[in-house]
Amino acid sequence: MAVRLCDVASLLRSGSWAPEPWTGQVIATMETQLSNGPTCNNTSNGPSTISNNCSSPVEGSIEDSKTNLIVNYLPQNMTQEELKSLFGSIGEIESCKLVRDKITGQSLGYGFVNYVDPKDAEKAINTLNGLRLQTKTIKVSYARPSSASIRDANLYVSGLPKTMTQKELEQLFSQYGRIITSRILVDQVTGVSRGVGFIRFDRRVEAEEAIKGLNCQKPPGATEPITVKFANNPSQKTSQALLSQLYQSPNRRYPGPLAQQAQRFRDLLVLILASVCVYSRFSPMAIDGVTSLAGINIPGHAGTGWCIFVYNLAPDADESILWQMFGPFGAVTNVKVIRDFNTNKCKGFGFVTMTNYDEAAVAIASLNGYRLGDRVLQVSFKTNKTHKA
DNA sequence: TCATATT
Repeated sequence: MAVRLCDVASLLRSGSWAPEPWTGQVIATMETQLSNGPTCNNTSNGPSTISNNCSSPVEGSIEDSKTNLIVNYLPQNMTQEELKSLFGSIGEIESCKLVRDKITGQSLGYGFVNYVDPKDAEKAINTLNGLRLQTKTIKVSYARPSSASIRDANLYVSGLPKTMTQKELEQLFSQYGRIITSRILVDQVTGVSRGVGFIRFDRRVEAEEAIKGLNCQKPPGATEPITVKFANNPSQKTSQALLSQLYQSPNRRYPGPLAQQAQRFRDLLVLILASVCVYSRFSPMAIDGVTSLAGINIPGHAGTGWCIFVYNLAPDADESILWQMFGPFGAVTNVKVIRDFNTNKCKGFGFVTMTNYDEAAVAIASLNGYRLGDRVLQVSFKTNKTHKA
């Protein structure tokens, strides 16, 4: 176990793997970043843009909100509170909602954040768009005004030539309207196209026209016709998938080394508790995991999660850098940079709260000694410091 | 025969 953690840490230090600030490039997916401002340009730092049809007269309507954001590609286990905590680090939030399946309660992987100040919304796009959280790269953009006309505008396309690129797919469909997102599914091993993909239009009527115009048609140069239909609704999951999610233990979400490590820690706690019982001649009691350990002092454990102490931050460090560093390791519920009351500069340290012990342990092992700028960070579980002479 | 983008 320790060997693995050291390996991760050395990987980080050597620079061959590191959480780095977003540079504005998306490799796995190409999407159109909508601009809701009065001008239509491609200067926003969102994921790469292929097409941006600027000819629509309704685009850039003055009624478009400049405070309301849609956040896409959120990690499955991210809660509304974590979403609020993340975006609240930018500025005051008027409202925040994580969208969940009405029946199962499962996150649909996107949400909305409405700021009080439009400047904070802009800042959130600039600083949080492209942030890596666990296995996801979140997307932050202005929300379009909610309307029935923009719903159910997602198409499933199959029978595509394996050689067709995402750009060519967009070129084929862009004659029917403004494309919000496009994707071609690829074989996970070989990376070669599976010949199926998705096109999300701005409006449902555009999607309908694309079906009429392209379903059962051969793309230029293709030998076989493609199939174009409305994509399945996200709520349409198999009962088996639902069951497996419902009965999935939170401790068993990550099999392999991490789960083993977490189990060892629980085993250790049980051992400690057992020895406490023997020492104090208490009769044996039922032990039901770490939740029964209230009252025992565990370093860094604050009840709501595992508090991590981060030392040697620069004076201009902000919450965003803590999210960027710790987010990829798992569920982060809160970050805080400690600042001087008068200068508002960072006093050199901060705290990060993570939900799961195993993820926190890997984050600490990986980020302790991490070089941030010209500083070497010290990262550990927060301890309950007592005054010593 | 399908990744998850409109509360």
